[in-house]
Amino acid sequence: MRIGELARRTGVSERALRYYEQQGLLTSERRPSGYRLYREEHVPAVRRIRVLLAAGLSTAQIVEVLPCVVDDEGLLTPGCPELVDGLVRHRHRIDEAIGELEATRATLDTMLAGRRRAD
Amino acid sequence: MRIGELARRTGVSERALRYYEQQGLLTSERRPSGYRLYREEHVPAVRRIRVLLAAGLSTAQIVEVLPCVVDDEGLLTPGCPELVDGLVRHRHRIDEAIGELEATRATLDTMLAGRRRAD
DNA sequence: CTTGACTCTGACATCGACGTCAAGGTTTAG
DNA sequence: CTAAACCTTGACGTCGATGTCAGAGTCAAG
Repeated sequence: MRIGELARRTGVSERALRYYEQQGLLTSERRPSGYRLYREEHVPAVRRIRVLLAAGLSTAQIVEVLPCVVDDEGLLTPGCPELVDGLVRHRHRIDEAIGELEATRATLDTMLAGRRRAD
Repeated sequence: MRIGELARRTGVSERALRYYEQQGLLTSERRPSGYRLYREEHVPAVRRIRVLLAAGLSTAQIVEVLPCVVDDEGLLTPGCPELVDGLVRHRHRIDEAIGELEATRATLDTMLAGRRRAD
């Protein structure tokens, strides 16, 4: 599919999709004309990016964490051509990102303490 | 105390303190000269603002939250029910992101399991 | 071929949370 | 009194994630 369809299907603007690509968050093949071409798997890929952005991670943080965000298949993404050591380092970055978010969540929980009835 | 001392004691720049006041997050009395005057209670007040900013809230959100926040030895307790909704939604977005990253980490662990024991 | 929908790459605009600097008034120490 | 240190209000700069617009190329249908 081309960028317009991906934009419609993800609810993300074309501008944002090009920006993600420019920041290294998203890949695309190109027609000879230069038109970007996407596959089905790019739809959930965009969703993942949006979730992380919505949680307050910057594109710079996401670009470190994302190369190893893979689908249920357990297959390596082209972003992870390397060895176990690289994967372990990526895992560490993911741990850090989770830690930051958990700290943020803890702050919110403190505010909500005694006020929230159910989760 | 004047703005310089408050800045030193909170670790927040004078510029930021004036900005907080401009946004309605912080109050100050004024000398005839126009100099801002702060009291002891402004130190934890600034700390509260910083905590909320660090949790990903905007000044616009904070200005709504602050009147409902009761300072209790660093504990933040919302007293206005409609706020809880917004905070819960914010918490939910963070939960989603943590979920994404945990799924990623689990997948990563699966990949690593075949090659080397995950730490 | 022409039209209209779609896409491309710049490049400037916006918004939030400040940084930084300018030009000037105030306070305090000597 | 004077100088240093402190304060004031603008106003412009920055950075990240977009919006928006311009000028131009591409593609499918009639």
